[in-house]
Amino acid sequence: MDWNAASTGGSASEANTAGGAGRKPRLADRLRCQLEEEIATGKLPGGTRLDETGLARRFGVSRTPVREALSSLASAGLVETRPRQGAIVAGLSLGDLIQMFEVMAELEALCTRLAARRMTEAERQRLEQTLHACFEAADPGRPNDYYEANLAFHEAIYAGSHNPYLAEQTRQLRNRLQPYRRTQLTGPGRIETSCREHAEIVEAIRQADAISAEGAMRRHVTIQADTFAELAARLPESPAAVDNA
Amino acid sequence: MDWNAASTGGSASEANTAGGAGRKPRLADRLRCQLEEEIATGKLPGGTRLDETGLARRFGVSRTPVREALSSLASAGLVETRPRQGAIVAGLSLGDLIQMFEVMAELEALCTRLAARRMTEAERQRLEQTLHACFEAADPGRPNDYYEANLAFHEAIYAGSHNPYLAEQTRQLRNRLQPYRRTQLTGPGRIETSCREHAEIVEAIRQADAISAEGAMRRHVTIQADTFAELAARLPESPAAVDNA
DNA sequence: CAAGCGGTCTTTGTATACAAGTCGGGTGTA
DNA sequence: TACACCCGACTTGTATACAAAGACCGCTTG
Repeated sequence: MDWNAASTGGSASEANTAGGAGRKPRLADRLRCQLEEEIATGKLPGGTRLDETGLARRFGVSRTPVREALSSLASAGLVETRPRQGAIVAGLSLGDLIQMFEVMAELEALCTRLAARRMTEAERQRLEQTLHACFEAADPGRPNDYYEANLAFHEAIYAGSHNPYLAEQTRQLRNRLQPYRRTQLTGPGRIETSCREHAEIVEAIRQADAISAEGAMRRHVTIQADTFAELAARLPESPAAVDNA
Repeated sequence: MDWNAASTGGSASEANTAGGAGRKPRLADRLRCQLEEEIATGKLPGGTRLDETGLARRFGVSRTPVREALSSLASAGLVETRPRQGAIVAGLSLGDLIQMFEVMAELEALCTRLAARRMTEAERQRLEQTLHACFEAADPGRPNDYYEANLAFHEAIYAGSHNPYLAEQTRQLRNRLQPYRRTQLTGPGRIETSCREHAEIVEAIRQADAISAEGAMRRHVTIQADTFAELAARLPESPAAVDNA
């Protein structure tokens, strides 16, 4: 894992905490990254109590950096803290998730619209590359590979929007929703559908048809959200659970 | 000032830090609110160095809560921290601001589109009220009154979107851009124009014409951004300055 | 006179100590 | 037996102490 990367909380201009590569990172940043990952992965499901002393013991540091990490996570909305009552991993209700997916779809759509208008030739080529990679990784047996290829595809579009702030916001939300998206690619034929949708988006971008591209992307993400909602609706549990597998 | 309100960093469901009213807030939260306001107001212009010891002395507390406040502000992107070099108020370049305004316009437009489809009758009436208030406060002599009315108008639309997460994100960005927007209402005839644009938006919502409403709002915000960009372009300074008046 | 260098000095990062509030269990009483 | 109150342990919030890493300044030297 890359300790230096401040995966969330990015500023408008660039990463705010944790300076350039090669620098010795702060303990607090390392802890934040670690906890972030464990929350995103679902290792720490919503509602888990995060005990400062316990975490300090577990990581072999004092409470001070732990507190800073938790504070940072609270600002990002990944954990909720009640004064004098400690922090718990933020459990997103089904309603919360639907709202967030709705915003996600719009942000991605916006990125795509801007990308269709602003992408350079080099960026277009890069996008086509990622599309090919998606098709090549479209093997239901190795969903992780497709997950990576899919990520690269969307990243290429973020870059094409030529709006780093927008890109960072979208990335952050995407990261936050990650544990609730992973399961969807396991659906039968979902990967092939995803690939076709990607191709449709690229085709629209190729023709510089911003409106079509935007619509295609919105549908692409919305379909995922619907798939998720359908999946989640079967679970009676209120705070949407993630699979800890 | 309301110490309990966590004006930024709101979670999906509700405010994350600082529990319900009546509870004794933490020093760190108070400090964060205070610094937030001073940054938003422009009292602390971009690039200002935030010395932990100095702030601790100034507020009469120890460095610990100051550090937490700064950490939280860093997560929100209001300050940048470089390891071992402390925190400075994030100075937004003109490019950063343009990007953020672009996203702002789209978020507001999205709120409006959703509001046009989802507003209840009561919410529509509330919106009309805020519109009237805007017209009544349209006095160039008291720009603050119009500022408040304008805020209420937009808040009414946020509420109408029925997507609290989206509302919170929009609010946060709005807050962040606040110091760069205040100056615009001083332009000649700007308030009247703003009112007319508001009326146009309300009319579209009244007719449940989501597309028109979205477009009207996007134009409304984009015009402000353009006004700002024009204004800022005259200042040769690179890190966009705010008026400390 | 300018550039490189070393020392000091401030400032941040981390650890520890202390205070204050909250939660739970136990006990007493109606 | 059930409820209320009290006490204690544990947790968080805050303050202080210590260590290390840049920054600044003066000195030396080419």
